[in-house]
Amino acid sequence: MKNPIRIVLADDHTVLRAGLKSLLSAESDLEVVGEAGDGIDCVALAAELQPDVIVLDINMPTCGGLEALPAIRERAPECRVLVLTMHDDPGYLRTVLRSGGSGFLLKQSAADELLSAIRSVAEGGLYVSPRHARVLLDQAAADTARRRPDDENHVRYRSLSDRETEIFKLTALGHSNAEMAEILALSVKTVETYKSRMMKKLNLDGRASLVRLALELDVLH
Amino acid sequence: MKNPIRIVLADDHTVLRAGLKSLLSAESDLEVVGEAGDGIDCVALAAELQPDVIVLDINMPTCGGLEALPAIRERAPECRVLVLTMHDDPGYLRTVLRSGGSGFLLKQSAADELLSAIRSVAEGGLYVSPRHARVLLDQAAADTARRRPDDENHVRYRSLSDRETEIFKLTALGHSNAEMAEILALSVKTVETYKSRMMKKLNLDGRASLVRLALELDVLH
DNA sequence: CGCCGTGTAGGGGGAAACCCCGACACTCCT
DNA sequence: AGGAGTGTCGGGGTTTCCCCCTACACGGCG
Repeated sequence: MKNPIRIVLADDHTVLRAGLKSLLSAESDLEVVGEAGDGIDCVALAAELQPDVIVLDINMPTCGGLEALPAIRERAPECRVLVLTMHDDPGYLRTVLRSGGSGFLLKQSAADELLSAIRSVAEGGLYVSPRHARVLLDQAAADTARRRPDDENHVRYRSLSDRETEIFKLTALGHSNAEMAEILALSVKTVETYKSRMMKKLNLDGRASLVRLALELDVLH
Repeated sequence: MKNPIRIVLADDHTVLRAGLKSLLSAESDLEVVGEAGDGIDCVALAAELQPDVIVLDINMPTCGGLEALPAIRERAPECRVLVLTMHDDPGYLRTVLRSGGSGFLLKQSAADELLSAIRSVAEGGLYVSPRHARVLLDQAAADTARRRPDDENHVRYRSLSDRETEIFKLTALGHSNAEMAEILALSVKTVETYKSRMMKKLNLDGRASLVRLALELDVLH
């Protein structure tokens, strides 16, 4: 093939890099053009070689993949980054995608999957590890499920009067009674009345449970 | 290959199906096991054949892909759906992913990309068309860019000590000093100390600004 | 018409938060 | 050896919150 996919491997385990390199080199359309042992080296290599794809480990000493990602995106914008990790923490996935990563793969994945993922991201696609894909899909499903209005708390929340709702939101945002009175041009005492009526209706006990409910109902912002 | 990827094609254009079928059949690991001309037929076929992957067109008469998707997900939960479309409306992408689709590809895409996408989703991954991936990435980039001005706050936040960080989060969640003291097994006075040190470091004035910062930094949950 | 929910406001008292101090131990750095 | 940062606690005073109760006007509803 005239234009192989040029790849940089970044992982602190030399043996692992060697293994990957031999695996990838066996494919005629893939070429490993550089290796890095930590995030710093990886950023430098990316800037110098401008590879098509970087296979990036998250757990590396001195500078991990998550720290290196933004720098890579800045210095090699055309380069797609496929993040490799041992841990299936869904939080990582979110961080990676928000930081401009193009793919997310577990180290437990099959070799075929790695090849498939590399080719996908090289073509510009997004690739997400099966397990995490399922997480995303479940999350999307949960999202729509969470929207169902038959939730007890949600019903109670919607039964609040206009003023009570405003006080609910403002309280959740941490405003003091005095601030709310100022904002709504009311007496502090009036604010207190709304608040206590509202707390009673929602069967809440203290600011903490109020904030938790607000986050649950996603009424902030 | 003993276990080829079993595929159902759903598109109302017979010639297009024929073309795809010959394209896919040329690959030794792919096998087209059924074809459908509209969404209804496709759902029935999916339920009967339980294929590995369905290549699903959005624009079909009587019942389009978007309508068929939920039914397919219900009757063939193990089946991954790769949605094919002529239009690059980003809204479609969102709908597809929320409905449980595993991939999104434009008809303008190269044949190689289709093969790559089919293999990716068959392995359980998510695949997104380059153009749309770029949209997503740009969006993520814009997200991070938008957060640049608040970077000072982020730096300050990370300069907090462990305990101060805990107090920050708990306070943002609405916990009272007494509750925090209880949770962390500390004296209320100690909690007060952390809180006041923390507030001074972050240059905050009152709970409201604290909560706003917490939401901005997205450190809750 | 009277009841109920709502918007508005207040009094009073105890509890909690907040503010400005000081204190001491322990670690790390210079 | 000394200072900076942190983890831990306390006193004392001012402000705010929280709770219970009262009050009145207005609109809808049976």
